[in-house]
Amino acid sequence: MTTRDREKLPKSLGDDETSTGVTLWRRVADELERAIAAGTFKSGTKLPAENDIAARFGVNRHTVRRAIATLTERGLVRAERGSGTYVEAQRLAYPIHKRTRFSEIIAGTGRTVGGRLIASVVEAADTEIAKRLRVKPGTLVSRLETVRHADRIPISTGTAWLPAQRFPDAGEVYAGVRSMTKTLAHFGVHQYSRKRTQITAAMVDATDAARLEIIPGRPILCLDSVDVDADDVPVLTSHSRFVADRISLVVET
Amino acid sequence: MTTRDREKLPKSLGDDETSTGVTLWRRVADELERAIAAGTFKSGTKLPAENDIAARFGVNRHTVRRAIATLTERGLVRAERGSGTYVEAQRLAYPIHKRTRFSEIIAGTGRTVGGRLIASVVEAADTEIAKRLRVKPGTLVSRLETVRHADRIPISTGTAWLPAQRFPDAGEVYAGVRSMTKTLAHFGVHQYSRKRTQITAAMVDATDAARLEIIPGRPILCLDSVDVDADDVPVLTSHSRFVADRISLVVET
DNA sequence: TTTTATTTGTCCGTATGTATA
DNA sequence: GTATACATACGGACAAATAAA
Repeated sequence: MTTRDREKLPKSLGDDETSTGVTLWRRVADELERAIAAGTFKSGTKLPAENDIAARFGVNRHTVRRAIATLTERGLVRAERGSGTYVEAQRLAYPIHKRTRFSEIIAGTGRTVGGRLIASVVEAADTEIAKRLRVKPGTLVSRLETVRHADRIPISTGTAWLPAQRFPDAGEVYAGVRSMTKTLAHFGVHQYSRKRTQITAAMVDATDAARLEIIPGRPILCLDSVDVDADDVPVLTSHSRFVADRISLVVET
Repeated sequence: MTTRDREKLPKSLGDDETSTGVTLWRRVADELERAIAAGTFKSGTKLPAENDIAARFGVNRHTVRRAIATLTERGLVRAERGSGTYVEAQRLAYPIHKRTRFSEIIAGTGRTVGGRLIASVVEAADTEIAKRLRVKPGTLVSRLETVRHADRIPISTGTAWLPAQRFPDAGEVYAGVRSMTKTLAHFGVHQYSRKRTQITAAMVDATDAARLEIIPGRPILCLDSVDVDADDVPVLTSHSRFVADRISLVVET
């Protein structure tokens, strides 16, 4: 650790006044967290070595390890044996409410939204999709396979189904506008809202791992949703898989 | 497969009238799904062997495999090589709303609720917990480590924090009543509601895997929540880890 | 403990209909 | 119209894992 690196960390562990009764390792953890939150250690970069942090704070290396363990638990950092401890990218907060719109959420954080249509087909609805869209099984639906990015980083891949009769060539339209909101607007649906979201977690399969640019076996968040128009008629149902490491869903109630 | 087993499956794959344009494997998948939904094949039991299903429907074994693949994808069944294809237990629907109560949700499905206190300590709140409970960092809080069951099957393990001053000996109380709702009621809080829930997914660690009786590496759903009393004062915050295979979170909006 | 039968998983190939270039 | 690619469906063979004898 260079002198310059050490300078990045605060000079003390908070005076006794404000930290009474707080264990040493927790104070170290708080300082490290504050440094990460303040951008002193940016995401993707390495923390100083445990020994160096220990020396900086005048504590034992084990105290630092205990502190880092809590940060690891909370997903703030990721330790790699023999390499170092890396600051994880902050998880994107993804609110779930009536007006859940991917593009708006990403754009709202100042990130660049990206979307790509992988494939689109018109097929007969199976029982599950038919039930969600409140149509007869076998009714023709457009199925759209997409990947969505924030700042060029894949956030989710998903499958969306729309009734083909009401939304003919939905795939072609989406390919052009690259947004579900705009696709629906193209067909005159300017108002739609989230009816229901079902959330499960699973391990990513090979196909999704490739699309999301993550290694197979990582956890994903699966969101099954139904959106309805102003008359409460289902217009869209989807099965999206989010990279668990990159987002956190937030439900305000 | 006995004759009796074969009798369980429907005699035909649906007449051409209703199945026009639907591929064969999808019709097989729909029939199997219907049989599972109807309780013909109960959760935990084996499906007939692929060859037997094929014979029953008069299709090739590969067609049956294609059908089963979609059921596997959707988590309805789980294939074990050399053994058979098992019907998965239906995921417990866990609704997230203002009045989210574990015991009520489980009891509402006719299951037996179980809870166990693993440990409880009084400690100083770190910055994160202090922020959630809207108290000063270092304020004493009770931390409760619990495991909760439905029909003796572990559903979630979690850590809950309550302000120690307002809820003295919360651990002892919880150990007796085995319910967070009853613990709060014991201190006069008869009305509380969910303010915010943050959902992430991760892989289970060794400690939680043991508590939840699952193999390490399986995905878990992490819920970080804050509950407030009638005056909007935080009374409880928790970090729960749910077995992803056993539940699905449902958000109605 | 060893053997045998059962069952899923993976490969080979063939044929057919459909959409695309 | 022709060629190509793709999904569907069928048939067979064997490997690998499991369960029962």
